[in-house]
Amino acid sequence: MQERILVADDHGIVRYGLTMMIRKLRPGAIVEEAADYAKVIEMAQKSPYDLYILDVTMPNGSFINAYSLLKRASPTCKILIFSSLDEEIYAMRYIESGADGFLNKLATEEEMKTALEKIFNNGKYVSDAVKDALVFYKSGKGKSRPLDQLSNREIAIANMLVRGKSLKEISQELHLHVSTVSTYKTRIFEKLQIQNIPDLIKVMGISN
Amino acid sequence: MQERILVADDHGIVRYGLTMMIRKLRPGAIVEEAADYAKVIEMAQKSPYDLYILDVTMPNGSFINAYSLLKRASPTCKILIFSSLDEEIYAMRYIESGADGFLNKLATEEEMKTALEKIFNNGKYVSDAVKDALVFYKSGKGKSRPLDQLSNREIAIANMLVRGKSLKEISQELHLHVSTVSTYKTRIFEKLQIQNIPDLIKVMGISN
DNA sequence: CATCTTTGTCGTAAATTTACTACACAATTA
DNA sequence: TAATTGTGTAGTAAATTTACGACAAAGATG
Repeated sequence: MQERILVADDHGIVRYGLTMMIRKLRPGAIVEEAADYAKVIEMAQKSPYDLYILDVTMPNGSFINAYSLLKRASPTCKILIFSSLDEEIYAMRYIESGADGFLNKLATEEEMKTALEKIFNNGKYVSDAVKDALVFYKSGKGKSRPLDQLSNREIAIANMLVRGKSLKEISQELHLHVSTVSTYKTRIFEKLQIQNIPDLIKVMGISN
Repeated sequence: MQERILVADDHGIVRYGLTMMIRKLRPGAIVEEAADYAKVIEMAQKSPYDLYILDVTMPNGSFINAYSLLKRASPTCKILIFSSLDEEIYAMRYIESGADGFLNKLATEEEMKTALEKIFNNGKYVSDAVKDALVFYKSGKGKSRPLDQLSNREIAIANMLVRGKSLKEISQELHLHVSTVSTYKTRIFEKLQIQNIPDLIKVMGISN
């Protein structure tokens, strides 16, 4: 029985390159492509794959949502997340959510090879860069990844700040004193070790 | 004499896919790779290429800067910009700055083929999506794309603002009065019809 | 359980940013 | 060419944001 692999990314060239690379690395495997989550789910349900290589930031769906559906369609399937650099901070979060590996887009063919071997051997793969980032954060303050350091209230406020709300607006929406909100902002900046809103946007990403 | 093509992008897989694709589309061409601007310049100066396919958002340099150096190294060389979706708004600016084509990363092999033909035929290539965006903006207010509305000074300040600089810092770096910088900020916001820094980041994109 | 830390909250004073207004020059246009 | 619009620059007063210091309640820790 041949290996079945699905490559998903919204950028045509990335799919193209990935497909080429996988065909070379796993001769004989059936490699197919999808450009968004909806398509991935659809194809998986028609007939499941052994490995999904997914870009997390694809349209029409989310990893969390796709994950359970994929595992339901085939409990033994493997999932390798293929991300861009800036998402590395979330690597462990994805692994904890069930992904079997995390590779960033700067990765070489070598790394891909290692990742695939590890994964098909039932192991989990994360690149050294990600491990380093992890160690770095662990060695820092208390907790690991940036956002985990914030309390719920702080996250709520960080979100509003990233959306461009002023202290005043936030204080009104939350029925707090402006100075209270200011204190939150200060603490958020302290914890994340940043000094302005653009920095905050970088660490939190803009969702909307 | 063989065609010499340099593919530059910081993402390994993108380079990989691009290289594969180009080899297929231009059999016999020499295709080489670079991962940042510095490398592009270095390679170009060692021995120039006929075509550069560049990701604009690469580290260690900028398109504007690279452009003149590349053209100096070889006045007849062609430059195709290969961008991610969000940068499409700037497509025409790049073309005006001397690029010969603009293709986004969702492009198919077909489009790449068309683009290459057009460019090697001394034409300029922009995808339909970009043209549409152009028409859209032209039909709107007065001028076309958002940033065109700003004067040079305003652009300079907008750039500093998206990098998180405060009015005070900007005023110091530029030897202006804080109030002057404030006025610029107000005008920028007015012209772009936005009300806060996150909005500005959205319309300008984060380059660094 | 006693203590240390984190979290949610505010006040006040100081610093920064905004809102307007203003004005000289250039460039554009009627 | 006169009139209008765009650009670079400030001043002042009002509004907002920051810095700091406080403090109680909740959690964590030895």
